[in-house]
Amino acid sequence: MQDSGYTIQEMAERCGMTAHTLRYYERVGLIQPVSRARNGHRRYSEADEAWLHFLHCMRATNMPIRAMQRYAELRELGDSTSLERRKILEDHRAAIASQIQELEKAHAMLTHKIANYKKIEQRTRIGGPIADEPEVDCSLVTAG
Amino acid sequence: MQDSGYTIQEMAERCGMTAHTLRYYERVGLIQPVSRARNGHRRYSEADEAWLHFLHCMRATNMPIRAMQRYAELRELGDSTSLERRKILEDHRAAIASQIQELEKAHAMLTHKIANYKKIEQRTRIGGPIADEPEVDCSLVTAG
DNA sequence: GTACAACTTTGAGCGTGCTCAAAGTCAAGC
DNA sequence: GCTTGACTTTGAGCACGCTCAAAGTTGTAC
Repeated sequence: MQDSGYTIQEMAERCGMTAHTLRYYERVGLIQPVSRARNGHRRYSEADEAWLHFLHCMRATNMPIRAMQRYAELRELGDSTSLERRKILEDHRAAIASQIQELEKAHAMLTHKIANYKKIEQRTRIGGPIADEPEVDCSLVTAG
Repeated sequence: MQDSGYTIQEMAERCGMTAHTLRYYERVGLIQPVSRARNGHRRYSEADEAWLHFLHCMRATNMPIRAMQRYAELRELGDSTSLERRKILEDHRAAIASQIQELEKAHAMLTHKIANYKKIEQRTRIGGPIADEPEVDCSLVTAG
């Protein structure tokens, strides 16, 4: 057979998704109907792979399926939709930036809190607090 | 009345959650049964607030409810659980770090892709590609 | 005393994003 | 010819984290 291209399993592995998810994405229009081998099995092209990688990257950063659907739709409509597509990407980039901010705040807080736990464990091992070391006590850090 | 403390609505606003969520968290054991006014309404303390803020922060960074439940449980058990609690926090901090990584990768990719869109839009306005400017073409960037 | 608002409870329902079950087709190997 | 295994389809089911509906109580304002 010619029937060239990746099988659904191969593509699933390459993109870090399951075959289930690939079929689901096709079903909801995130990817155009994939070409078929003569036996009816899907065969994915390199172009499909690039697009699926992109989708995966967007999902991994919490873009809703809805937004991805809209983007995919515009992409099918061609060059005239470029501005709207760019806006979607810019919005998502902004969303990512604010996620990063939130995560970094939490990361810093946890670092403090973990240090505080270590201090407590130290104290417990030695027996009782050390006079000259002030308690770490910034709200969240000591909330549990 | 004495019945001092924050009402559920007040606490919801302070913590950026809904009253629904506060009741839900209590129901699933993320917070110990909250004290009540004489009319049976919940009254939240400052300590509750600190703890709820902490929970909110963990949720906002995608800690599963399960993990939060485990942490809350250990917290109730007292100092002897300090090591396990710290481990939970360290694991979550690691999870946060890897989320940040993923997000930053996507952010950079989007920045490239957006720049590419701008270039295309430019070209479209002027009419045709400019000879001396190489196409940006790094897989994901041009995948749609 | 009656309207109204803010709470209470229990249990059900929902949106998202998969994930799987069932039944069937097809091609290769023994 | 029959088994095996990878695929196919459709529609249902699931895990998570809320979110809401219904029915009831309480306290304040008029």
